[in-house]
Amino acid sequence: MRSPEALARRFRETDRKVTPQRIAVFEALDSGPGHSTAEQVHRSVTKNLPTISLKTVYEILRELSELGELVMLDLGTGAVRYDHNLALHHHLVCNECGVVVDVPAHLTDLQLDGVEDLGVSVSTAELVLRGSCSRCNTQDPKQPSNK
Amino acid sequence: MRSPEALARRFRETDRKVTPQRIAVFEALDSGPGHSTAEQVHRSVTKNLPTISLKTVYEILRELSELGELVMLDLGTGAVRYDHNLALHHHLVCNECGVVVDVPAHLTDLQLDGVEDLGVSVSTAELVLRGSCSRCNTQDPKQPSNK
DNA sequence: AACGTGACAACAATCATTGTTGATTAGGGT
DNA sequence: ACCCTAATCAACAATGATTGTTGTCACGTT
Repeated sequence: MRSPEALARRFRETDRKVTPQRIAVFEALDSGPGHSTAEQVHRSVTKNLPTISLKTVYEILRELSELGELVMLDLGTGAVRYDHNLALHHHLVCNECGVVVDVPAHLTDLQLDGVEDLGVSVSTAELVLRGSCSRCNTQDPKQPSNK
Repeated sequence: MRSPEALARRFRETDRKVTPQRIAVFEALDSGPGHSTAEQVHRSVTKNLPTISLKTVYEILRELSELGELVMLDLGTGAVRYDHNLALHHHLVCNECGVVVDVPAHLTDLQLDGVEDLGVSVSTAELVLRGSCSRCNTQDPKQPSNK
């Protein structure tokens, strides 16, 4: 995702108003971790802007995704996640702690040539890995006392 | 998935009762298309067993997935789909008509070696392709009058 | 200073799914 | 065959994420 300033410019260019709520969401996305849920963004934003409604956050996130400034991701974790990493990448969901790890596409090799034999055409490929993240991987080998 | 008879046997072996509701769901799954939603299974089952509740269908489907007889799939289409294809495969969701096409794993080549560099370990890989199915592919090239 | 447009918050509604409860039922041991 | 207990079921309420509705309000424009 781009900077809050760039997003504000983009909103102005597309005849959208740059309101305090929108600025606050831009900044929350910029400073927060990737892959936040709407709920998490809302919690973060309310620190500066206590009256903003969750509905408004949903609307702003939807607009950002319509503009292609972030991507809505359904990783089967209950709520949609809003991903502001615009580079080509995949995701690993940690089975232990639930964290989502970005996996740059260059670390994987994905060949789909054979698929066209089915008569289908593929426009996007979304790879969801499940396993454990590096943190859980190192702590887990039966070292107690981490919960 | 295996035959209704095999599932009945499996249920008896695991100390579950084989009720009319369960038999009806087994048969609906066996004869229906893959990737049905709970709602679709329920609709199909009520043809023979009009009084069965949606809740019961959900329960039976969950038990089947606990036994590994089918797989719960969240393809971002709103409702979970229950997949009774137990072979290793991936899915293509048609952007036009919404149908889910099985993609045998041997048609794709997926190398994940590089991913371990991140310190993570991968237990499963789920590939969701989006595009258009063979049916929409052939009809679509601007031939009107199909809707 | 009135106008119109969009953005907002409060609230209700929706959809898939799960929890609760109380009545019914299946099947092993007598 | 009969009983007993746990399993099963249906009806109903509740949940959680998300979206729809409505009335108000701020802002830039004549």
